[in-house]
Amino acid sequence: MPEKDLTHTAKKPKPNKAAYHHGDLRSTLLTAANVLLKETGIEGLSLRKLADKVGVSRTAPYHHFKDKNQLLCAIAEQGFVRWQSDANHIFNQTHVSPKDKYRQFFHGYICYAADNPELYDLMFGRTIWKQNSATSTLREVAYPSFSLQVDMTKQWQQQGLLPNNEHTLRLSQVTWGTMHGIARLLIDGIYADRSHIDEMCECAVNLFTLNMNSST
Amino acid sequence: MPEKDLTHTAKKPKPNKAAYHHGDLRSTLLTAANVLLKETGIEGLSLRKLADKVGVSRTAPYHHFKDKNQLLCAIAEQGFVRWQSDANHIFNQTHVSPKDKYRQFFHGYICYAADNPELYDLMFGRTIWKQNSATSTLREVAYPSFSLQVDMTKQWQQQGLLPNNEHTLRLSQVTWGTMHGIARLLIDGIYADRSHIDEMCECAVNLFTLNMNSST
DNA sequence: AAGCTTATGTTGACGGTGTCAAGATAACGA
DNA sequence: TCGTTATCTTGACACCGTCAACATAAGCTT
Repeated sequence: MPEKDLTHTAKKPKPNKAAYHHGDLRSTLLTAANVLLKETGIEGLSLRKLADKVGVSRTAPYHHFKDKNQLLCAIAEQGFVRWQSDANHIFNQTHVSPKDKYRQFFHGYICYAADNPELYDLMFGRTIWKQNSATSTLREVAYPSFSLQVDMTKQWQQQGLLPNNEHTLRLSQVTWGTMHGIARLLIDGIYADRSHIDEMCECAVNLFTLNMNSST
Repeated sequence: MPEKDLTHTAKKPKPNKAAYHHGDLRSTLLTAANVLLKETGIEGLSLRKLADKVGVSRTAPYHHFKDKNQLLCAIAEQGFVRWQSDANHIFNQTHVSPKDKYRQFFHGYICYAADNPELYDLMFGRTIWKQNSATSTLREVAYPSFSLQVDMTKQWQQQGLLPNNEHTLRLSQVTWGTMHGIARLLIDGIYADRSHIDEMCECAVNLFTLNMNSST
């Protein structure tokens, strides 16, 4: 990609015009924020730097996001959409055994987190959730991602992959907790690094899944 | 406790003296910081507020902590010491089956996190570890806490409680990951709350531990 | 006891942050 | 064409971490 000019994406109105009005500031801010997020992390992401990078005054973003928090929520939102798309790809595969799907899901989750550490931190970190500052639109995108976990757990139980005698909700809390925890240990650089991913996933899947007569 | 006067703990020098020199600022700052941490969370903990609370000028703390980071590391340090003491109590019990010890350890870990959410966040959160800003003294206190996890895992494997065919390090990464993940989900208020603790722990322990002929 | 050194505490200042208020500019609809 | 509204601007405020320069007192040496 040949170095997008963030100052002017300008798709909706006149295609180009060094104007007082930017034209498409909201989405421009979002893409620039994603870049800044990757470069400097959550701590380094400031509205002022962002505005500066986009070539607009400090307070311009406030006409598109009520808050810094709203900006963060919007970014997280995109993260959930992308992850949900990834997850659906895994689930909608045909001719793949339940266990392999489980394996792929587990592995995919960890890799998504490891590939987008700062984004993951925004999606599932305290910044947004701890102080109940999630936007209603973010909640609407995020909650399905939560309940998907429960649905899949129930299905895996029915397929005999996961133990049937455990409460579905508890079981999905524990399995998700495991993925979340491993992801966090990786991201925060505690006690685990990327080179362990494959083996850790394999180990976890072995622990959780029962032996099935069909497939691996 | 009758409302400790943080302005003057003054243990080492003259017991009381409204003096220019505080006498025991470092430890006073630490205890006040712990209070402030609980009240306002990590985000709300500022050096200026802390100094103000203790009744000292903004920059006085800098004579006892090079950095805000050093202050945070010192707090985390205390957290590790306390947790390690808790953990040792569990391990050093006699007449308790391995499985019950495992159960207690798991449950104790989650409860410690749930009871001290902000402290836990400091101990295992990105604030300190992500940008490699941990003090050397913090590392010295924290690492044993990490390796304890591995040692215990190995022991549990030998006792037949955890599967023997898994790599000890991977297994302890996964089990610790699970505890860490559940703790985080609880702390950040995502998808789980305190009322689920007992059941989640029970579920996790059931999943991980093998059936033993002795004990429950 | 006097004086020098060092530890500790103080005020002032700088650059950074999020955010509000008031004003400038331009797009849009009647 | 004119008012309304959306958008963008500068100015200001209250925080924050931190450095420099200075004030005070404790402690050691002589």
